[in-house]
Amino acid sequence: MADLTVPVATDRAFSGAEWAGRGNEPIWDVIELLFFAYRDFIGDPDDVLAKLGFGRAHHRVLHFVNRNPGMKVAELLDVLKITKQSLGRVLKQLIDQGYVVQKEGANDRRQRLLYVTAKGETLAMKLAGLQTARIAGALSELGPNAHEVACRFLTAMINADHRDAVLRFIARADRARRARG
Amino acid sequence: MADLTVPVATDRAFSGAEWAGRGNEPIWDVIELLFFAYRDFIGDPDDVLAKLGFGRAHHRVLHFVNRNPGMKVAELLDVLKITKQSLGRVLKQLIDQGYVVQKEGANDRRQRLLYVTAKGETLAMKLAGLQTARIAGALSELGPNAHEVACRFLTAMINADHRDAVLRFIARADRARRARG
DNA sequence: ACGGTTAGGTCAGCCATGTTGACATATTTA
DNA sequence: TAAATATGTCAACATGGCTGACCTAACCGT
Repeated sequence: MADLTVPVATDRAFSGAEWAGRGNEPIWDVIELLFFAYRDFIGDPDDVLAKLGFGRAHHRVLHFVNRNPGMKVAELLDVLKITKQSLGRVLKQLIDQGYVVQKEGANDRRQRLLYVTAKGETLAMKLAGLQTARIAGALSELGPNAHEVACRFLTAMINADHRDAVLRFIARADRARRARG
Repeated sequence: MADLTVPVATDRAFSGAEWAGRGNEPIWDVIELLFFAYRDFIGDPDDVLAKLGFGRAHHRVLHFVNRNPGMKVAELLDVLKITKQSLGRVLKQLIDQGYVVQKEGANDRRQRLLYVTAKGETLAMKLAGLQTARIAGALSELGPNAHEVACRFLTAMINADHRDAVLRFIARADRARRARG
């Protein structure tokens, strides 16, 4: 196991005395706050999705297709890290109900490139709006550089061996979105 | 633990509720970084648990019982926000395999107060150690007050109407742990 | 002492979403 | 033309949520 004896001595605002002189005590506050925060974070979309007969799996697919129009099925599988059987189930429902469409690849006609429809984009943006409202509310309670610090913290929480790939993926979607307008 | 309650700014730029309809772009980076970071965060424990035939549900139960020895079943249900049938399934396995024990309440003999065994504490601390290693590694890449900012951000991401209850819950577990030593 | 409430347990079944393994089809590529 | 690739699909299974119904034991107020 990695060395847990991490010097965090300069921060006492949240950790306080339970750290002092111990060295091996888990960082309980972040562990538990992440649990509660993430649960609420996905709770808002869950409520909307439930009314449509969808679940979180549908949300994830819709989100990434909306963010990366023309995405290949293989790319989506790689991002979600689920099997194609699991993806197939929810993707089929999204397609059948008109939230996502597939187009044959221009270069490679085996590919089924994924796009959201107008209906799909509306839902994806509604869900992203709920999550953004929560994030914006949280950031506005903190200092002006809270957004940057939050991003750096979350980035550093990602496995080092695919951190860069994640950042490139996010940046690529941002560039594509700006280019589309 | 120090007071985690963050004073709510009354004059912030825009509240969550005001966000929608401004034509603003969603905060894609935080949305997606949260997804990837949380997945990796729970991935480490998952691997350990899988070898024992346990899943995330067992982890959550073990975690909170370890953090709050003598917890009532009803309290655990309230924290996890699952049904007693769902809890019963995993709790029974943890008890049968000697990770958790139940003791009759001293005042109210209907209560089955929950405690981890030595075996249970060992596992709980191992899992918390994995998550702490990740968190400590992330915080060490950032500035000296990153821990405080991360906690404030995560706290602000929790639903306002139970934020204080969560903070009190965390603080109570910390105090009890310090008292035990 | 009794009757209602509370703490907790349990059975039965359903749903969502993950898994493996095997196989099919179309298309590209060497 | 043969192999590799992109995708889809069938079947079976596991986990961990859920509802509804029903049970015991213990507490508590009258």
